[in-house]
Amino acid sequence: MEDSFKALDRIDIKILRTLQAEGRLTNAELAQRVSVSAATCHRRTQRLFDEGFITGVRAEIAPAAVGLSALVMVGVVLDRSTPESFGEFESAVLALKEVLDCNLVAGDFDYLLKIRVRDMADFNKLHSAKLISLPGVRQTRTFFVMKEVKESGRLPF
Amino acid sequence: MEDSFKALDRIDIKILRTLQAEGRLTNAELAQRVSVSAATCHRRTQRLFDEGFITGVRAEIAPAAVGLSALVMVGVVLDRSTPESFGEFESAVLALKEVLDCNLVAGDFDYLLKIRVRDMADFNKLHSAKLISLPGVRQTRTFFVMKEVKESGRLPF
DNA sequence: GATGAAATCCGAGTCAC
DNA sequence: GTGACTCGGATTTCATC
Repeated sequence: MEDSFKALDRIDIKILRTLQAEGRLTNAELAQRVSVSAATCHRRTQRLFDEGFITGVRAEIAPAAVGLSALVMVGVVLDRSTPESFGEFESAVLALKEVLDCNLVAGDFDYLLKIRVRDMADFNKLHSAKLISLPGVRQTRTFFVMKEVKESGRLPF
Repeated sequence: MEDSFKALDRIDIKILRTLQAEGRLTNAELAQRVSVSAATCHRRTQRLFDEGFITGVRAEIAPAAVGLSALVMVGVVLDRSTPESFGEFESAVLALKEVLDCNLVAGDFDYLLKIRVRDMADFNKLHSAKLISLPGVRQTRTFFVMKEVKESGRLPF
């Protein structure tokens, strides 16, 4: 999946921006906002979904409401830098539901993880029981989040 | 706002989980999935929005589709650790649309930023023109993301 | 090849119970 | 909490450019 996307015109962009902000808008309302007929808006939106420009629509849940008040970022360094080593680690991480994001990075770490748990005690359990025993992990560095300053969930376009 | 949320029963949780996965479901469909009548489902869902359990619903856009293929994580260290210093930095960061997330952390950095731009050239421009001149910044450390292994957008509950 | 108007069908939202 | 009712939106069809 590259920039192998067909060009989007001004109306498509407007639809994307609007649905990114309010994903549950009715088609009728959306059509008004972007100044096209409901039929056209419906067809356009359908296409944006079908062709993968919109990958999903999700409700954002207040973390504290479901007992996940703690956010932790973790830097991970692996033992070896072989494709097999990376592959094993990634597979194992995908199975950990507490890990929201996992990115392979260039820099002082091999991976950066974003993790949500109930509290610090919960994180310590996760860390000692799961994280440090993930395949190939040499070292981890933990960054407890003390304040979530910004979490936009929106792409800047 | 803490865990000062009223208790959610099994049906509320089901609604949250379902809408987190498919935010654009019709109320009728949602009602079937959680096995209640449409009227009940409607009232429940309304309440989950009104009381802040659901903070929003957003369409997820494929980054490459809107020319934002590069993801970069940046660790930031400030000059001084005073409340004023933190405050100024945070205000300035909130105004940068390229910064998707910003978290105050405990550890080797003061802040961790998540940034989306078109490409590395774009990041270098942003870095030299904006990031290093944010108020109070002593040092930054850049982690280019080479592979997005996981980006769930969903809370593990 | 895309559009908008109209036509049909189904869900949203509200009621009484 | 459910069932029913009314209104408006979703979705398709079709003529048009």
